[in-house]
Amino acid sequence: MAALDLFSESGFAHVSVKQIAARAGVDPALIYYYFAGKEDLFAAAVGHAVETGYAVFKRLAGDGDDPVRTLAVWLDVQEAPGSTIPKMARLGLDYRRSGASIPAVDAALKRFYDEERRMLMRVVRTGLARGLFHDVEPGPFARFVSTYLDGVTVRTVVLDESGPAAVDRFRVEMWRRLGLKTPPRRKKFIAG
Amino acid sequence: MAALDLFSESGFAHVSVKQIAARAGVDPALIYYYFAGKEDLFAAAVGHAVETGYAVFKRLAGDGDDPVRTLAVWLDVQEAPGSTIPKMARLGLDYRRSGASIPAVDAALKRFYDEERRMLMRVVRTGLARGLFHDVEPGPFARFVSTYLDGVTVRTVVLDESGPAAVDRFRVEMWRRLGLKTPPRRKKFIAG
Amino acid sequence: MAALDLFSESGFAHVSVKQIAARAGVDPALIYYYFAGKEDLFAAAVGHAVETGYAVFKRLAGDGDDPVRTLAVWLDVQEAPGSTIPKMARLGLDYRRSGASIPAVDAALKRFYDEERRMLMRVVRTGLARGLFHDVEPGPFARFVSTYLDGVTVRTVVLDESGPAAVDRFRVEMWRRLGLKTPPRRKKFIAG
Amino acid sequence: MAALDLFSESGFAHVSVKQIAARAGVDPALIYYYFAGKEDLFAAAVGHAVETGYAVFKRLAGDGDDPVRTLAVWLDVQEAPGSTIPKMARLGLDYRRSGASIPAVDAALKRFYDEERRMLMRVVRTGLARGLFHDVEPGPFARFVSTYLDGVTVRTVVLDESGPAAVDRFRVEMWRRLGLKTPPRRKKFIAG
DNA sequence: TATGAATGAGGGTTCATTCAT
DNA sequence: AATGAATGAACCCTCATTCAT
Repeated sequence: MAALDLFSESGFAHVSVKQIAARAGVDPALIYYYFAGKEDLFAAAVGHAVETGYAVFKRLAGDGDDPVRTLAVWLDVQEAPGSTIPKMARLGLDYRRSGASIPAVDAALKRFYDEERRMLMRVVRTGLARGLFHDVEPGPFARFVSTYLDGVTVRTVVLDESGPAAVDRFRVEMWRRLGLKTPPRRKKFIAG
Repeated sequence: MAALDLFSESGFAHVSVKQIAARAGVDPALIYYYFAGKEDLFAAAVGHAVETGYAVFKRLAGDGDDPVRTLAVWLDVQEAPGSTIPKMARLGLDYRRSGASIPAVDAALKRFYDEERRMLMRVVRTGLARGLFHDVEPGPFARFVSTYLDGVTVRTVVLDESGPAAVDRFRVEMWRRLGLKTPPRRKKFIAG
Repeated sequence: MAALDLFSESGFAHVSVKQIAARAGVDPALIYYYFAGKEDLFAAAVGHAVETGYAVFKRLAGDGDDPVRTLAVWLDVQEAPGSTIPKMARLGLDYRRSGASIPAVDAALKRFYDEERRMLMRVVRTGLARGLFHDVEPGPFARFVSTYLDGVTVRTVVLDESGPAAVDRFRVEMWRRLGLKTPPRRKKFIAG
Repeated sequence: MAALDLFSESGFAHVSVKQIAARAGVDPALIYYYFAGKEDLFAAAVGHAVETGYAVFKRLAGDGDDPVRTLAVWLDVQEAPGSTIPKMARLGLDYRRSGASIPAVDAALKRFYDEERRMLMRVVRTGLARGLFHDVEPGPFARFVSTYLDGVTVRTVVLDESGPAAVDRFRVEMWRRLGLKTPPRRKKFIAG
């Protein structure tokens, strides 16, 4: 559903059902045929984003034998234009404000962050096992990366800093943190 | 003004003028006696938060001879209950979504982040000059801290992670980054 | 649309959308389903009045072979109860005050007055060609009639003078002006 | 009071007490010290306009021995910039719409129109007595002039026709109606 | 499956008016 | 005589939602 685009662009409260319907090319009333209400639609959109995130995680899990590349791809995803994944934080931030808490959304957000941390920890453990990384604890590192990426998202939105530039700065930071040489910027990305 | 509380709690669009008036114990119409409109009120609230940030910056500048303590205090401010400073990110993030851009707010947010970075760079330079820090570049470090703190704010809101815990994790991270031993948690803080 | 009634009775600013909706027996919000806003509704009402005027003009144009009767009918229209045509002036007068100028309304009013003048001039020319009228210049006469009718409308409203009486006085005036004998009052009228 | 200016410029409902106070350079609350309310203020403003009209009538009555000049001056007054007299129609028209009828204003408006008609009739009678006018009945003529001038006011406002031009056209009309040669345009006027 | 019509609730804002000072 | 502060009512408008078709 294209509702996700609008939600992630403008947040929950700032988007009207009419706008979503217009972008989807249907009548607003039709949305109520498929969804119980705006909250349900929002939950579906967030759920879709989370599923997308899962898909990426799984693909990255297949790269398990190359932890450095896995991390690189994950960062690339952050800056992929139109990527819905880094927008999770925004969605959640905005949604959390509206006062009313939607259980389905709460669960989806928590699951997303959990899964992200799990993936990052797995990556670090693999790297350590192979002697690729030094001096890194999986748990703190995962939390560090995850939180920092949310900060990057905020900065991108609030200050209109170009996302890629912020991500690039972070890449250097992270690589050093892992005891690696800074790698060249990757071109490949996976759209969300 | 107590409007800041509500705005930072719930964002710009989620808060009605009526709610703000109710919390302030006055009639909604009275707000229009003091402010030109909701946007003006919002700008005033953001401006107030920025001024508060300035006051802290200046106090911290007085601690210039102890850069480690300055950083510690700055982190403490982040977790001070009711502190307006970490709310900047939320205010800005939500506001940026609403579509309508308020010049006064744009300027205030930019100024706040600029000033924060300047303070952090000054701290690092002082520490380097005295041989306290090692292997740190002021610019990247400032950006790193500033961005990460925004991420902490997001996590606090979205996942209801306790803010102090997140800040504590970050403190360890940062101290190590500066080549320091992790210090004990400080109790003192400066309320916003 | 019954909005025209209220607008012409009470002007633009004096009528609330809620009142119009109440008279129409619908919810105020429904009005915003059909019209973009109060101004749009007003423009539609004025436009409708103008179209009604056009219809009358055309019917009168069919009477082209009897200029005296055409004029008589035109005057009758002025006093027809509920007639929207003489309300044009009032609508315009009130609207012009509100400060905000609505292009669609501006155009409609101008068009109405232009069309009225054109019709009056045609009538006079026909009458002159057939030797029915004497000593009359089409242009000045048209302007004279048109302006005077606006004055009649004002008087009707301000002084509660009965419209018909004022129109009757004017009929005498006009007939003499055309070099004709004063005719008996006509009964037939065309409702607006 | 300068309130009259605003009222006659923009009507009763379109002018706020705050605006009037601002133009007068005082606090809105002070108005309620001198007047019982907005309606009272409006009544006072209309009353002032009527008094001004009286003053002009009396001055014109002094010219009783020159009826042609009296009429010329009366027309000049209509086009005098800032003259309050031709604004009577507008004031009354707008006010009459507001639904609530203010007795003091009703009386003032009626008195104004009565007095105007009386003056016009006196002029015509004098002219007839001296053999200056021909074929004119005082009553109908007075009503004719008075009504037409209201129409001129409407046209000026609605169509932005220049008031002077409309008055000039009417002057020709009226002079001819009186059996006179059209006189040159007079320069002198009496400010309201 | 799809939509046009309809509505109740609430939001931001203005304004005439009052009152303490 | 003059004003700053305060308010209740009303206004225009939006929006999520429902229902008949």
